[in-house]
Amino acid sequence: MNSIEAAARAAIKDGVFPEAELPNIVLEVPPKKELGDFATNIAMQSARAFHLNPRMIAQELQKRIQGDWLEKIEIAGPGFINFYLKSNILYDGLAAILAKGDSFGQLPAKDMPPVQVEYVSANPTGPLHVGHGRGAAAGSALVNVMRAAGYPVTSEYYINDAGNQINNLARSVNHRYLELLGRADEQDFPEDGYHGSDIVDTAQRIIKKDGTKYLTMTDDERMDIFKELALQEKLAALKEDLEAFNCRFDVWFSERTLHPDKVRTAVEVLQKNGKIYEKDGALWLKSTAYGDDKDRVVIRDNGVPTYLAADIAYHKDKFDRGFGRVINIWGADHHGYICRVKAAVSALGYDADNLDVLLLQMVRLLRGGELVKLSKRTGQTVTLAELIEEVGTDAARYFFIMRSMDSQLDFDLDLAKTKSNENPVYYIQYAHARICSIFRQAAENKLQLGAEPKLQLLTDAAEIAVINKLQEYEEEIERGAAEYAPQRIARYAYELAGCFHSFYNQCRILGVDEELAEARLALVTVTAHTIRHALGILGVSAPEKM
RNA sequence: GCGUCUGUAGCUCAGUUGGAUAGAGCAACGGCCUUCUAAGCCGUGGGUCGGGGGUUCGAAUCCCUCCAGUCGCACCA
Repeated sequence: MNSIEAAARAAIKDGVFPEAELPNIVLEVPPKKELGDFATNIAMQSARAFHLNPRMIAQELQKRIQGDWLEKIEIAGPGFINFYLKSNILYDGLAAILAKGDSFGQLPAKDMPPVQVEYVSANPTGPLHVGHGRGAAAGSALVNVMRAAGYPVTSEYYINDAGNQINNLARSVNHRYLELLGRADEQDFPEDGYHGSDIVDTAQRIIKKDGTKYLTMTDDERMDIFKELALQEKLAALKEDLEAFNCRFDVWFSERTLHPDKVRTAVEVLQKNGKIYEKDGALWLKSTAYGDDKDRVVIRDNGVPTYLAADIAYHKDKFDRGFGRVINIWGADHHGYICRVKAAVSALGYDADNLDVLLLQMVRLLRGGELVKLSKRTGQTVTLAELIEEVGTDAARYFFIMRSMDSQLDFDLDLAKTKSNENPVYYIQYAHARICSIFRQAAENKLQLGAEPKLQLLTDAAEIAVINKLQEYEEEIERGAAEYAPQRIARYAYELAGCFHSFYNQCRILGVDEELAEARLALVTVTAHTIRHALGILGVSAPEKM
């Protein structure tokens, strides 16, 4: 890089280039191997400043760049300068990966304040459905990729266990309970009740556990007890579903713990900052001062805090716990809510730029080419548990993660189920299983990886392609984390598997010259580890046999 | 009306700090199993990057505008 700059300055001194400021010199790896080991677009970037043709600039630079590490320099396309290195860095890179062993893919810990990722946070009033499944897959994959990149991440689930919905839950369960015991009729079902069959299950479980002992109580007494019982049941069911979907949370945060003290404190802080005013008997947050369409009620005229009030207290609590960055993953239908929460965070005196809200677009289910109709109100949903039952955790997770969060997802149930070449999950897993099979047979042939395999024997184009792909992995982790884009890892795993499959068909490992076999064994060892690691980030299993 | 996200091959989608001939998979067609898993590999065809304007040496990418679709615009949670 210095020699490029030196060459440019020399050219200016020689009077070939006019006096002008040099742009930042950026080196990149060209898209094709024939285009050199690395390249710079400096000639095009400086074309404006110098008022000269990019190719002419490149030629003048070419004359002046020197270095004993250089094999040759070529000019290509509109003015790229391509560098070809003498010593082949390719094999050094592979050797370095091999030396890292199992730690390849785990980047050094970053020295920074902790990061929180909150996701799913579905209300504990019903089963998780496919939309939550996307949040669960994307959220956990984001947590995993950030951890691999060295971020100090804590995952959290916010339990909405306060407010009306819990009363509705209790009423619904209560009614099903009475119904099951022949003390109530379907038509008397509470107006805002939850119609899902899971509510019947919950009532059934209560009967199974405690029998009819709640029958003799008054409705109010029973309701108080059912609020707790139903919530516990629902939470347990949520945790089961999420566990089966490879999602584990470090913290389960209860909304109730915010009431009333933390909510009151948060409101007091806002009042002290002059961000709250009273109108029509209610307390309003001046969110318009931060770009919101209108101000928002925080405390109702009857003194009861709104949902926003709890969320304000919750976000205050997050920052007070010391998180330097707070990431929320929400469904796209909540996007109107972002502005007011950020407004509240600013009004509380925190930097709203440290709060990132990621919106997950909607999921549509396709079966037999037809859209599956869903309705939350009537309980007509496809639950996450049903989805796992139908297509399996591996396929479901991969399908959710492979698309970027901000594009809508059509989930094709039939495609996810096919155990064929149409299904990308199996393509990746198959690569891993093939390598494991090679190892099994290598062991039988008493062939094993030597301490110093002669990697420079790997000269086939297919081998080079795999090596190049492997070297991209840690960069993908870094970018996947920085861009909140776990789908990069899904894509990478697919591409690496593709490189491997090509190699596998092109080159034999067993039955060739021993030194070459060892070198190839080294290559597939690293490949298998990388596939396993990437699948681990995605929360997808890496089977040894298929 | 305001805001969000989306629009790229017949289908599903990659591709944003602006770069080289816009890439995959599926579907279609043609090849490859007497040695490591054919759930695989190799090849062929297929494109107004939604339309129009602008900035730039260079635009799928940045800006403006229009069109189409999605989701949302509560003293609900």
